Amino acid sequence: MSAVKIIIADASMPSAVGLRDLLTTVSGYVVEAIVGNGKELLAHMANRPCDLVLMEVSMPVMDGIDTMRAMHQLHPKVVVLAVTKLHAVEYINSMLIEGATGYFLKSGTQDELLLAVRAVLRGERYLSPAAQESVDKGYAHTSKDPSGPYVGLTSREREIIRLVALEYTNDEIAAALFISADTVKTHRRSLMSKLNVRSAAGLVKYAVDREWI
Amino acid sequence: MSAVKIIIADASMPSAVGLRDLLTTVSGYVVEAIVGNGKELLAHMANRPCDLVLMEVSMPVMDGIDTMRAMHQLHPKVVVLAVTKLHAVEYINSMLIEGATGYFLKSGTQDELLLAVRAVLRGERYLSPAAQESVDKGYAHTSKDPSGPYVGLTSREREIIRLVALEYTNDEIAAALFISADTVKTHRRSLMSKLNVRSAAGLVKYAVDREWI
DNA sequence: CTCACAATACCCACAAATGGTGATTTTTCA
DNA sequence: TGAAAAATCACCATTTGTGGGTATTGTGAG
Repeated sequence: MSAVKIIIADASMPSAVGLRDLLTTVSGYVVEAIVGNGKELLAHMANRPCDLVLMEVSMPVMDGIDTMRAMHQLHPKVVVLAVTKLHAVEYINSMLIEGATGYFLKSGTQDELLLAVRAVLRGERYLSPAAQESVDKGYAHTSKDPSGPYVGLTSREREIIRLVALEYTNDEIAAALFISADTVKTHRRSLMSKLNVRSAAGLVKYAVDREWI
Repeated sequence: MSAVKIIIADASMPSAVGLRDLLTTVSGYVVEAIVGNGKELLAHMANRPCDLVLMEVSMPVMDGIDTMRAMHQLHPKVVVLAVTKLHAVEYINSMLIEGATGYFLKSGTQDELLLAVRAVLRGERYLSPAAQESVDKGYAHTSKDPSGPYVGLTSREREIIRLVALEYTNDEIAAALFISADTVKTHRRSLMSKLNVRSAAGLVKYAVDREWI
């Protein structure tokens, strides 16, 4: 049987190199390419198919969540293992709902990574222990259903949350986008509601994690 | 002449592995250990000396900036190359002021990393192109003097900024720390002044980058 | 034994964000 | 084309944060 073709999507060079080296110590795996963001990944996959993608959630230009959603449409059969430092429930849920098979935390060991890779290649769901814990806790405390539909943000909401994270006031955002300050407030309210946060601090963290700033 | 002894301080396993593998392809370098945070680094160095440390700025428990300051006291001769994704001026300046010799951005190439390592081992300052740009811009726009003294935060201020990032209101922070809400406001003001930010959003980003949340 | 600084607290005024409700227009897509 | 979703705006009231100044106490470094 032929080797498993793998693509690594991670903007951090040392991290991508590390993942590649770990995989190439195992026979049967071939790392076909390393890409720096979701756009590059989709461009590469357009003509060169692969079996598995190790995908960092936090990437510039096009992050893991958006990429996952696009992948699910374009390449439904490609297995994806999320490999990231982000441990909050919302990202785990988002990735799984969008179609990732596993979620590996970069704080884990080398052996764990290989376990995770083997599991997802068998089609099994894999979650790092800390990720699993995070999901359980999140479920109990916030009553967010991990199997529920992913609540996406609209493009306007993304513009707004980005400017909030850049320390703009509502008036400044309104001026920048040529809309009323009241409209900005409305957007902020639906953002806070969708992301289930209490204040701007929550919005800022979300935007930072997604590399929208 | 003997091999250069290197320690890698990075909580991200793939990243640490990647750095180790890149260095071990070059003869004359020996990676003595990989540690996950500043505390572990100092503990390791207490009895086992080394020549060079590759240090991620963003680490749990004890981050790169605090670690750098301690290193400067305890092991003044050990050369440190910061290796991180953080590209904002404040972190570059902080690390350099605290004694780092170089600052390498993880978006750089493998060749650049080796260049950086060779440069700092010669005792030369190295800055990734994007980091240099960030310093120049920061200097021009904010009139922050990169050669000025590093303004540290007090322990109380660190508690406060952490709770701000955790979406606590001033009243909640006051209740949690058993102090007056007015005192919290005073602390926030000096925080914003020291970190040169306009709103809570700036505080949140700082706390997140330093892994204080 | 000072002197600087950290931590505490209060005053006032104003700016900004949050929360609720309702509504209109435009866009998108089935 | 018709319903749903997105984007827009306007009120309201209330809470929260920002910005200025001032002052006291304790503590640690020189």
